[in-house]
Amino acid sequence: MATGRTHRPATRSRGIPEATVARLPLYLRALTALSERSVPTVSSEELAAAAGVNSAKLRKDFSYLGSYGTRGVGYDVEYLVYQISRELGLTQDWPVVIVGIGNLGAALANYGGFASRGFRVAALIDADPAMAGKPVAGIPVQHSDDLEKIIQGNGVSIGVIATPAGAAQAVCDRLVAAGVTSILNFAPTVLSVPDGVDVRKVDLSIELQILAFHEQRKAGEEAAASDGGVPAAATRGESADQGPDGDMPAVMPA
Amino acid sequence: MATGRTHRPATRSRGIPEATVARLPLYLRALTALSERSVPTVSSEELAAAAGVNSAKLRKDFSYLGSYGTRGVGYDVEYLVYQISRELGLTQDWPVVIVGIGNLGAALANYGGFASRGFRVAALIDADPAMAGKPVAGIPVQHSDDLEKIIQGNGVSIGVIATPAGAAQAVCDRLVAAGVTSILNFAPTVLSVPDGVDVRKVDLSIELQILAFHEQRKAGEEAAASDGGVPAAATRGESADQGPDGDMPAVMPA
DNA sequence: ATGTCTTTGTGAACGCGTGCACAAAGATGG
DNA sequence: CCATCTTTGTGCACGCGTTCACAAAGACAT
Repeated sequence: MATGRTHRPATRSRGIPEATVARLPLYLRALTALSERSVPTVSSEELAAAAGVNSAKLRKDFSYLGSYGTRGVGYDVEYLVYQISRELGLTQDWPVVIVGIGNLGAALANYGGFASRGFRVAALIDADPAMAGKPVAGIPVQHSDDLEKIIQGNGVSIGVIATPAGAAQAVCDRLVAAGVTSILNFAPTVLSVPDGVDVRKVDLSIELQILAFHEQRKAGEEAAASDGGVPAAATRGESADQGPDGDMPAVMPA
Repeated sequence: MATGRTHRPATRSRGIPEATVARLPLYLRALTALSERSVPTVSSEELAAAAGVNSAKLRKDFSYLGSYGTRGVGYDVEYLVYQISRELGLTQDWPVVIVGIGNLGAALANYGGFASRGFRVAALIDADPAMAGKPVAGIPVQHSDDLEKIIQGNGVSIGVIATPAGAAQAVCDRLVAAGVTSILNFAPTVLSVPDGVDVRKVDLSIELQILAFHEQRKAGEEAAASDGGVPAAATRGESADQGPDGDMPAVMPA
């Protein structure tokens, strides 16, 4: 900490805009990188550039947390890392279960980054009896019969669903009944949950389709600009008549 | 197609709000499910419920595409599937390359859903020479030396980055230089790209951190409601002093 | 101490997205 | 052909998020 700290403790955690919350992890990552390079302070301009956002937005975001900057100087990196971590709840550790240990589930389990920010893989759960006991990422897979026991025994409140779409809602219901109140869903389904339960969704298929939309638009505009009207770029079109929705375990839906 | 079609072809693809574009894949999935069950028509109310959105929002979304409904009846499922597919550019097939065949890259490659909506894995690329030639999901991994050749030879315009964070920007630069104009980034980094290139980001760590924030807020409110003020739920806190940012290949950043 | 220079914190304007509520359109039955 | 009933398409208002632009705060030099 380079300079004096007038900063107020700022317990006004309430009322932080959702959009701001979604950016805090971004700032935190950039700040962590600076911290590792032992950079003592950073200006909103620099940090915003590192996080890929507008500097005014960043300052406004931070203003919701409290007044943690020093005018004329910038923000104290270590102090800000601590404040954001605290705000995000990363100063405690969160036991997480992953349900559905297919390709994606295994990839998630193997992902070392879990441990690095207050998250800990408490258990891996799969419905396949053949998987039971088999270690993935050093953790033995447990059968889904024991799901409730596992959740409650470990005080798990965050669950990750990496099952096929068809199983997702049932798994979700069991997780919620067992006490899970936050779910990260990789299955291509809309989960319905009671009030008070948060669901976030990661859906590769949707992301790709959004990219395809813009890609098509680019191609169309390019074609319209150069010659006639019919899109011409990146074609290899066969119109892909796919079979029924494969109800896949992994990232991508339909 | 049950009833008469007054619908206009609606080539006004321009000016579809981004939020709407992001929901189109959701509608498409719900419609595909209906189509497989041979449901001929669906009302905005039903479809909205299936997609987990407000019916007014859905109708407004569709209104950007054109007038594809029939008052008093609803929407023709098959016709709408076609229109949305076309709007999203899914009537042509998009060759995609995946760069970085670690746990996640392999999971993505194995994901059958790729083929099911106009996307085709054209190549798998990894920097590790030991991986070269090794088949993953039936596709031989190619070395990143040949990246440019592969991109150009297959007319690839969409690239998926599943490399460690440290390699992501370099890979990105090469992809863009080779002609890729849409990137789906799984690496925990902010990619900088020239204008005209779209980047979408999937970041497990951020999703988890957002969940943790809300989880903490719930716990805090609960505690405040019952007794004193200090949060008490779901604790197992050890404050997780993690090592340096592991620069992991997979989904999760820091 | 005083002035200058940097950088924060925020008031205000703007634009996008959402949801209500209803008129218009069309189907359906008599 | 008319009345009724269902469901779409959308005008409108509201709220959230973003961005600009600037005054206030503080560091630093003299």
